[in-house]
Amino acid sequence: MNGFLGTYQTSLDDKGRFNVPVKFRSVLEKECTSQLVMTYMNGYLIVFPQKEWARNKERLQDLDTTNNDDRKKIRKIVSRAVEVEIKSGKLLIPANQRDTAEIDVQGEIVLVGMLESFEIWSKQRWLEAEQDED
Amino acid sequence: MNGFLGTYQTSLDDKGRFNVPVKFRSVLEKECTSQLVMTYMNGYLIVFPQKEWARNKERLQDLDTTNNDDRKKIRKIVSRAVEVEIKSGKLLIPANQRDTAEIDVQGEIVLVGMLESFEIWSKQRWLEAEQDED
DNA sequence: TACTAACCACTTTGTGACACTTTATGACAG
DNA sequence: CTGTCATAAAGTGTCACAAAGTGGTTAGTA
Repeated sequence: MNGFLGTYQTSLDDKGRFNVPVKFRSVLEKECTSQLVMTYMNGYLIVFPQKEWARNKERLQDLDTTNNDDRKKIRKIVSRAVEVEIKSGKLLIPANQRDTAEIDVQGEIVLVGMLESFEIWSKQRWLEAEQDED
Repeated sequence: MNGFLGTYQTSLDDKGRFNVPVKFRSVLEKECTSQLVMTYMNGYLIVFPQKEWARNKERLQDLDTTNNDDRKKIRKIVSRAVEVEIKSGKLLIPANQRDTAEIDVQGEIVLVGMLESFEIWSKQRWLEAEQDED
């Protein structure tokens, strides 16, 4: 109802998965999706529920694919996106995504609620970003 | 449902083929096509599923074939296009196409999802293009 | 009791090697 | 010239192994 709220710290298992906090899961259950899209941006990962991603996608599809600049815009978002799904309460961060976001297998991560989506930060980058705030 | 997403790195075998990622293959299966059209543009190859190519084709057919500039546009796309097909889960990049895109047999390539189509880049050109972004 | 973390066995997907089939090329006998 | 044959080149399919992803059990923790 209120979307994704709060900050959670957790760690990845030996395959690069983490347990999705119950509060996040229940947001998704309300929207009846376990299908998500994960994409990279500015140093962290963003996870969209299907519906929220669809809104994004429509905007991209209105662009002109024969225009080079428009293609670049599409490529920037889409090339970094992956479909992911919560399975057994866990979410796998695919190897590609881990690499671009500098998250290690079995590493520490921070989950950040952003209402209609949530973010995944490597703990280190999160701490750095927090410092820069002040 | 979401079309072609993500970036994949792979390499060509000694005959110039690569394994199409399952995620891409399942997009095609949903559209019930293994028939594709591959063409060259701005340094990389674009692969269209049959249906998406048809849309392109219509746009080209609306052009004026008695006008020299329009003919050039048509020629640019069509003369470089080839029908290709996924066989045993692999896609062969014909010798012509490899040459124009500067991809070697047994070379490294990058596959880039673009929703309704996907691109094939030589690894080198991809890295160059990525750098130019920033 | 409900959640988490760690472990392990299993399944799916990707990789590289190799052998086979088909198509193209060129030489030469009729 | 024309057909055929040997050879080379291009294209196709399969398999075994490695890597990635999945699911379930257990024990610890709050």
